[in-house]
Amino acid sequence: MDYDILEILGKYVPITPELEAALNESVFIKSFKKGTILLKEGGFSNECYFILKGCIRSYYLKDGDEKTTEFYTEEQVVSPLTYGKNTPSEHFLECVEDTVACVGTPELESEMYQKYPVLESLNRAMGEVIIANYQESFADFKMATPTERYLNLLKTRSDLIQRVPQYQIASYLGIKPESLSRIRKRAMSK
Amino acid sequence: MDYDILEILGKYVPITPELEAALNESVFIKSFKKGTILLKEGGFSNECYFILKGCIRSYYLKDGDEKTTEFYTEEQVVSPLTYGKNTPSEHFLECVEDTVACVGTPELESEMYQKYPVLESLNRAMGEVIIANYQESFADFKMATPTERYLNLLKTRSDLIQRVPQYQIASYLGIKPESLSRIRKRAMSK
DNA sequence: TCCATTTCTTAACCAAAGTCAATGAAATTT
DNA sequence: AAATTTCATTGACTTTGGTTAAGAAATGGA
Repeated sequence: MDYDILEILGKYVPITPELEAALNESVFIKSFKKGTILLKEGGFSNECYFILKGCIRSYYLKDGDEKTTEFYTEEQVVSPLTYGKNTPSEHFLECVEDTVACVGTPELESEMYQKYPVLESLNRAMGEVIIANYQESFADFKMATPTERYLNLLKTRSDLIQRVPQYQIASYLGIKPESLSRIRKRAMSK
Repeated sequence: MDYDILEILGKYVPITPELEAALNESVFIKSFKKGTILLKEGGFSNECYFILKGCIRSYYLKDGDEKTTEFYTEEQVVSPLTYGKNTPSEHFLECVEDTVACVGTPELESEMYQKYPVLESLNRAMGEVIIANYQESFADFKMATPTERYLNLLKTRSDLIQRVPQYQIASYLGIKPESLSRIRKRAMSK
C-alpha cells in the first residue's frame, strides 16, 4: 500500500518541485502494531511522527488511571513535548490501532533543514496551524458542558468514537466512563 | 519609565550582540488606556503585542455573554489567531488595565526577518514554548474539577485574581460567577 | 468454541454546578 | 454626596457528574 504524502502536505504549503525532492529524500516510513508503546513515561523521545494510517493516543498516569490528552489520526503530526530534548517524558504514546507513519528524528531534521531550507517553512506553517487549533479547541472545551463536548466530538471527529474504547474517550473528555455512558443514553433519546 | 526588554527576551534565547541590535531597531512601544479595545469581533488584526506592563484579555461572545479565553500579562505574547491574515476575528482583545506593549506588524516582521534572520529563531523558540504551555495547561484543565482549576490558578497566577473582575475569572475557568463565589467560600473555610 | 478478561451499562446515592431571583457591596457617573 | 450601574454573594431548587457496586456485553486467546 502506498500513501500520497505530497497530497497531504499540500494542504499546509504549496508543493514546489524543490520541496518534492526534499521530501522524497527525507521521508522514512515505519509500521507499528496495535498496542505498541512508542514512548513511555520517563523515557526519552527521538522520534516524531506524521500519521499516514492508524491512530496514536497520548496519555499520562495520575492517581493510577490513564488521562488521555490527545488522539492523533491520519494526516496529523505527533511531536512529543520532549522530542529532541534531554528531559524525560511525562506522557505515554500508544498505538490504538495498527499504524503507519513517517518518522522524523532531530538529526534527520537538522540535516534536511540545511539541505532544503524550504522544509523550515513547511514546519513553521504546520506549527502555526497547530497553535491555532489548540487555542480553538481549548476555548471550545472550556466553555462547553461534558454533554456538549461529547456532541462536539461526535460532529468533528465522529470516527474516533468508532475506533477507540469509550473509557479512553471519557478521559479525553475529562469525565468518567459511567458519565459518558449516561450522556450517550440521554443523547440517544432525541 | 523604561523596560528591560532584552532581559525579558533573554529567557527565551541567549541575547547576542547581533540580536540586541536587531531588537533596538525593531521595537515599537505603545501605551493603551484601561478599557481600550484592541480588536473587535469581525475586525482585522494587523498588530501583535508583547506586554511590558498591564493586562490584555481575549474573549468572544456566545449567547450574549462574554467567554474569556485568555489573560495575557507582563512578558507574554498576544498574537491574535487572525494576525496578519485576511480573515475577520471572532475574538475581542481588551485592555483590562492601562497597558504598555511592544507592537509588531506583519510588514515590520518580514522586514526584520530579512535583515536579521536571528529574529526567526527567537520567534520559533517562543512558538515552541507557547505550544508546550498550551498542551500542558489544556491537559491540566481537562483533568481538574472547577475547584481544582481555581486553586491551580491561585497558585500559578495569583496576581490575576487581584487584577481582574471575578466574573471574567469565572468565564476563564469555564464556570458561572455564582459557582466561583461558592468555590471561594468553601476554599476559605480551610 | 469456551473461558477469561476487558469494556460498557445500570442503579442508588452524594456532591457540586447551573438556574433564577433577590439582596448587598463596590465602583462610576452625575 | 447621591444616584446609578456594575459586580459579588446568597438561597432554593434542578440538573448533572462522581462514586461505588453489580452485572451484561464484547473481545481476545487458548
